[in-house]
Amino acid sequence: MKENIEKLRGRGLKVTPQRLAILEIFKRDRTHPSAEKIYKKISGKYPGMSFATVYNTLSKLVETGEIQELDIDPDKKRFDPYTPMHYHFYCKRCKKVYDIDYGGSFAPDIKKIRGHQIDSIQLNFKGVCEDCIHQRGGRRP
Amino acid sequence: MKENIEKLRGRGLKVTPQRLAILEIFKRDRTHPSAEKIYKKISGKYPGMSFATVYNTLSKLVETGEIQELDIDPDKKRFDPYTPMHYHFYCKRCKKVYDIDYGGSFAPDIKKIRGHQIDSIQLNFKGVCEDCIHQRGGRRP
DNA sequence: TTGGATGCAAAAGATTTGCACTCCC
DNA sequence: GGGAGTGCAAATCTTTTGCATCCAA
Repeated sequence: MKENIEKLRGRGLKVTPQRLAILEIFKRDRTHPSAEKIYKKISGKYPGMSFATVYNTLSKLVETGEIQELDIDPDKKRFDPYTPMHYHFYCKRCKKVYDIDYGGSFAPDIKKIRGHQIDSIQLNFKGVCEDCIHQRGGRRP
Repeated sequence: MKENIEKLRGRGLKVTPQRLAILEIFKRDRTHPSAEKIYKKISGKYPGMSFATVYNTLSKLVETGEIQELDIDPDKKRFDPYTPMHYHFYCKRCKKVYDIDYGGSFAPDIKKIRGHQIDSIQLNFKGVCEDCIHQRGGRRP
């Protein structure tokens, strides 16, 4: 709790119960949830949370670098609160996003390419995840 | 022309004027166009092309591997007919997508990670492109 | 001939916006 | 007190779908 308050203050954002609830979700949820999933999780326990606030807060958190927006799910935006360098695997069948730890196999510290200023890098793998391959119930999103 | 006909036949797809028009666009357009941009370009010269057909054809071309769907523009899907291994840079300001040639700096030939079957890999860089940095009219999408 | 393609318009999703109200600092 | 944040609903934008018609093989 205190931790989340500090995160917001540190980013220059006002502390509100809605924002704390969203950060709390991220602390437990490593599934790279979409805005809708976050909204549903919260509105279950915390009535009086609107879509607008979820989107609003998420974009503030992305802007300030507290979380990252992933471009990996072709259907919707996914969000990741885990900021150390790592990659992602997206299962086309169950739509789960897995973290892939950074193995140091390429140079992610590039700051410029051909005159373009680089702010972020995403390495995305797509395919079928182990659970889905073995049909262990990983098939449903 | 003949080239495009062969591409479709080779993929087991029926040859229609609409599909040829779309392939023709890709032959000239290296801007990684979205479905809407393709639709607009064609409906200018070729009235009687519907959105449905554009989406339909694009998904067939993606399914068969003739083109690639990029997850790099947070707003919409972009398509790339250039299939050799390469990466992409997305300018947050002008929304252009640039090809970045593959320099062999990491191993893109992985077929499996932790039991997950890998079908495709995308390495995406995001930031501000050279034109936008120097405000050479690259700012408008 | 015949199943795949197309066109149209409506529908479905995801995300954004306008605006009045609220409450954090 | 003031401005950022919130809630609600409507709007926007992208993509999908249903279905009748059409046409390439």
